[in-house]
Amino acid sequence: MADVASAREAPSTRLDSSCPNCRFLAWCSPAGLAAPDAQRLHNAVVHRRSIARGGFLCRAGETLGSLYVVRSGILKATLTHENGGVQVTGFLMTGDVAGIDAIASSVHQCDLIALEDSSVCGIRYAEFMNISRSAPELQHHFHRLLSAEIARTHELMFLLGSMTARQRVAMFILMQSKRSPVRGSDGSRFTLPMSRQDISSFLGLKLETVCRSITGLQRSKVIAIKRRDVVIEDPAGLEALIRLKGAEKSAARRARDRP
Amino acid sequence: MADVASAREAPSTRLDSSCPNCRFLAWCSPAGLAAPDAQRLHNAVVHRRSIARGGFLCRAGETLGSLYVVRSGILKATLTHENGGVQVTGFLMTGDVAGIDAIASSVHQCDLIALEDSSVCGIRYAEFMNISRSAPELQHHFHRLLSAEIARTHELMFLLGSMTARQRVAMFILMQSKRSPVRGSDGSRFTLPMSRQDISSFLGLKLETVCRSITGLQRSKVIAIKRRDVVIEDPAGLEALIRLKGAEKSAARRARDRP
DNA sequence: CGCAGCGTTGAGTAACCTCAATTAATGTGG
DNA sequence: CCACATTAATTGAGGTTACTCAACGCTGCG
Repeated sequence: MADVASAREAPSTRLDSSCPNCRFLAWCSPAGLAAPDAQRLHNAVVHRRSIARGGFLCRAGETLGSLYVVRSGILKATLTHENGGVQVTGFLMTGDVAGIDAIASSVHQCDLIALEDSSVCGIRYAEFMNISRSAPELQHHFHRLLSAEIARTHELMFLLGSMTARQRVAMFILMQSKRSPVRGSDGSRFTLPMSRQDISSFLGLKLETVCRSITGLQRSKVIAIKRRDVVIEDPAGLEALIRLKGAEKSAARRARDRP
Repeated sequence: MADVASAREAPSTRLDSSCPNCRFLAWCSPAGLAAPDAQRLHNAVVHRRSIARGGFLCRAGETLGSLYVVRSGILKATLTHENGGVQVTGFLMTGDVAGIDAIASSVHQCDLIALEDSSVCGIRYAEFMNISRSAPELQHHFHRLLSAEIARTHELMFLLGSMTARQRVAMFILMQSKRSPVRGSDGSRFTLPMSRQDISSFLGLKLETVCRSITGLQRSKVIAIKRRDVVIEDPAGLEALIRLKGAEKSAARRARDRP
């Protein structure tokens, strides 16, 4: 297939085509995985797909066949509800695994949409289960993966439940700065790959509120943003903002307003 | 997690030891689990604990030893953050499993606090892993459990991110009515085991806002609450409220205010 | 150039929060 | 058992945040 050929040339570092050596797939070949299992794992990779910007990796309602590992690019996961409301539940970047929320019902819950040209590996869930049975390390690794996603969503629940708009945006920028590929001398400079609309949906805010929060953060001199290019100018200040509680925040504002 | 409670079918094999026949532990002895594995599973249950109201089942920071299954009573899971903020991330009822967010880091993330006198089974995670390796059904069941929790938190993210206070409370009451033990002729009458404070924390609101939302729902004749005793008087109306989008809600309100 | 999409800014409003007071339930010691 | 203190729940008034609706600027593209 064509996408197999493209997979051979994809990674930037020198790699042969096999899964077990793939840097991006370290999650599914943890240290200690025996060679035969590694080979079986490699064989369970049933497709390597490229998704053009705006394209769907999968749609909610499809039956779960494979889990997907992002090799390059970025995707958003969106959840659509009975009333038609849509929310972005996460952004998937290199090394992230998509589709794990589908295991419970065997049906994908989320649409997965590429925000830029992306490529993924698909791994058949059923085969993966068989392999992990004889590879305890792999099994545990998978459990940790699922558990980490739970912990992550708990963090997000806190964010959505008890942070102001500005704090949410500050948190988001900090999260992205830690996950984004470094672009420049230090990690403080990076590019947001998603629109304001996507950010607002993810943070449970309106588009305009995200904008206003961003300009607020700029006026506070903790970041500088032009369109989607971000520079974190005061990392400590940014984190301080996030940790501030509501009461402290009001106090700070009052102190500022009355010099 | 909801499907755990509904997965209460009796195991196929009948053993005299208590675990495999335990109604509340159907999640860990799914149909098809071979007798020897069921026995090993039974042996992996290392403790059965009773927790008095207000007591801790475990505290955040403890290393993960066991997963816990609630046998009776109800507990809340709370997450404490760097800035000292605390949020209720869930309420655990009969059949629910606690501690699964600890697998990623091997450290419990949540405090688990009994809201009423409760009892749980603890199952050693390490042993559970060994057993599930030879019992594919059990393994898959566990994955479904983890995945269901992810799907549940995604739902909650939507709730926190895009519902009004009144909708959140309506949603919460509906959730509880589905999960609560029936108390009376139909499922429309039940008791909330948690305080308004806990509800507000869970829903990302303030205590007073929860109260006002509740009285609002009473005035709309969809429910009747006295303290913690709830009657759902108009289930369809309640669900309709939840599905209503912001714009529709405003329109409905305007129509109501201008007769 | 003119259009289209994304991002930003402004004015007014609705939703929710804060502070404060009141009432209802629960517990406690005499 | 009752008076008292304590906690939980409710209600009210006023302030703050974030939303709605709307206009405008920037960037890229045919």
